[in-house]
Amino acid sequence: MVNFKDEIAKLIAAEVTDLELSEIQSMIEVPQDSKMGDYAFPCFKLAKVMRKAPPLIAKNIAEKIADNEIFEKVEQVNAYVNMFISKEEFVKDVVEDVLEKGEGFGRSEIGGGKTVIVEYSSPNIAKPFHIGHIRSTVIGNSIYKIYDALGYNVIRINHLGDYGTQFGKMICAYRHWGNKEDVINEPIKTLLGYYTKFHEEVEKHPELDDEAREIFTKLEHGEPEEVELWQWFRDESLKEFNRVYKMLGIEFDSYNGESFYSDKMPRFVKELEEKGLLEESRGAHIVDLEKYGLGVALITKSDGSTLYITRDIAAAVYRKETYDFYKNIYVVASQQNLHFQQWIQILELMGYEWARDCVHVPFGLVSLEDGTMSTRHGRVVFLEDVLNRAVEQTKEIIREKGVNTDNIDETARQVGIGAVIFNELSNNRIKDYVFSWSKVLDFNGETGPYVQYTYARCASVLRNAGEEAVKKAMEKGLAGVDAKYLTGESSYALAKLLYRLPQVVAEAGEKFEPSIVTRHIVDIAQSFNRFYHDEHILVDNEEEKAAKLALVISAKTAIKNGLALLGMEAPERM
RNA sequence: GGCCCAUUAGCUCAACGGAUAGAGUAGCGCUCUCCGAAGGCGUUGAUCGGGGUUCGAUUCCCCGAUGGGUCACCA
Repeated sequence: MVNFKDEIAKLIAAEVTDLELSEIQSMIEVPQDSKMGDYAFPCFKLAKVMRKAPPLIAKNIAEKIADNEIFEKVEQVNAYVNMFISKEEFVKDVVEDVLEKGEGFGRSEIGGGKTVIVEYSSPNIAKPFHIGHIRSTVIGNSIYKIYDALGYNVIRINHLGDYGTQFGKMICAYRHWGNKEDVINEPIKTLLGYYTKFHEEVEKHPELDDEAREIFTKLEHGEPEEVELWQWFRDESLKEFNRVYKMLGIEFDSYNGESFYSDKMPRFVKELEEKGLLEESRGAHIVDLEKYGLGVALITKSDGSTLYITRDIAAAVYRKETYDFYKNIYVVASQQNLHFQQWIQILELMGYEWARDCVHVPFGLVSLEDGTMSTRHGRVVFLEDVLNRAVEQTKEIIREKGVNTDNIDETARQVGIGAVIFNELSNNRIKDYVFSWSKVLDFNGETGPYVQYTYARCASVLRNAGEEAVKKAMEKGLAGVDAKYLTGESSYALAKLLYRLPQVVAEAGEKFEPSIVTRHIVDIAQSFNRFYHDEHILVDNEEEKAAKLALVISAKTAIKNGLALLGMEAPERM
């Protein structure tokens, strides 16, 4: 398909020799109001170099490029050159491109098969998977989908929090008050119970702390009994996490968490020392990063054990050596900004040039209406409950509306889960937000169900049209649809949004921002609904019907592909 | 207190340094004997304050305000 921005840049460059092509390209904009054209070129900056009034420059450019066949019209308005693309050609091209690419529409080869690592979700073993965890999980999954669509080879890593003194406490508690059956039946809840029990008991019996520390040391040294228990806790926890991942349709290539790197750290402590970066301070070992404004980073504690910054350094090197990544992306809360700045700086000081290929993708905090989340105070919302309630609510709505679906359970699952995912990916990830039941369960307006509804509506139109008509529309669309039926305002607006989807995906990838895709498919859905309202699709005129159906198929395809990038499914009926 | 981030309509959020700052929601009105009303249409309504850079600032810089995060043995 024609890249209009590039074409326009070339045309203007031929007239404006004072600027580089790339500079002209970046100056071309899409006006907010389509009445001012499909593309616009502001000439203010040229005034200085060309020593002419901006409107005059705009007028000259407009006159020179107006004859080109890609334009229907070129106008000069003040300092702007406003360009209107020939509608028929454009719509025909877009429809043809979407139909031809099908599921591949929106994908590209920008990545050229380079390897990218995305680390996301990374919950702590034996702790509840609550609503706060949805962020890394869902944002990370979408970033994976987006990079995959951009032609990268993506490795998905779940960096489990499966290591640390807490496991000494857990094992200690299990030995004193534990029960195997309970753990198997309800792993997280039971293990968490042990953890809290331990903290209660340690008040009365401080010696438990020593016992726990001793157990952890044994675990670190690979004592079979301790390792076996730890492994069991880990497996049981993972089973429970996998239930949620399955509901969300999320998978990983590796579950190598913190424990995986437990034996890989001495090398780096030694290396830091050899490179003269390590200092002793208050019995601990640190790297002083004051001169970078990053404080000090604690590498080993005064008792010699390591901290997670050391594990992150080890993990980054391991990944470079194992995968030779082009980018190593960490989808982790903004609370850890300093932590990431510190260890990436340390890697640079160690001389690892690829340190700058490690990217922290931060996101804001989730809190509850009655304050921050706190497992101990019972202020916690489980992600699984949110998903289940969303599915239940969807079922009720489906029954209310009496929609005929083949399988209410399946449809409710797609829509309910989708609503939660979509809600999560609607805003810029850096924003903090307060979790609200009424908001996740509100399915009106700019929501996942709205977009899915629009998809189902497309599907419904195609069903009503019948197989023959759809087949004909496909053939017509691929051969070049009769676009004179698609030049109405709403048809053209829809086609323009479809055209932009691939660029939107690329932009979302560059910015690690799935919400850019989310907003765009909302725009597409809105635009389709307007088109649907304005135009009668199933008309008697066969040519017109085929043209309109081809546009419907295109919109349906784009919505499905867009939803897939968010990790959502598209129901044919709902 | 130092550093980082946020602040746009009653509420939740958009806006490559560009033209008249856009949506949704809530409120008020329309709109299903006509391709799905989880829809569409209309209407009211906003850039935290003060400086600066620029032809042009919601956007960049400085000062301040408010909110959040973070700052050595947790992750």
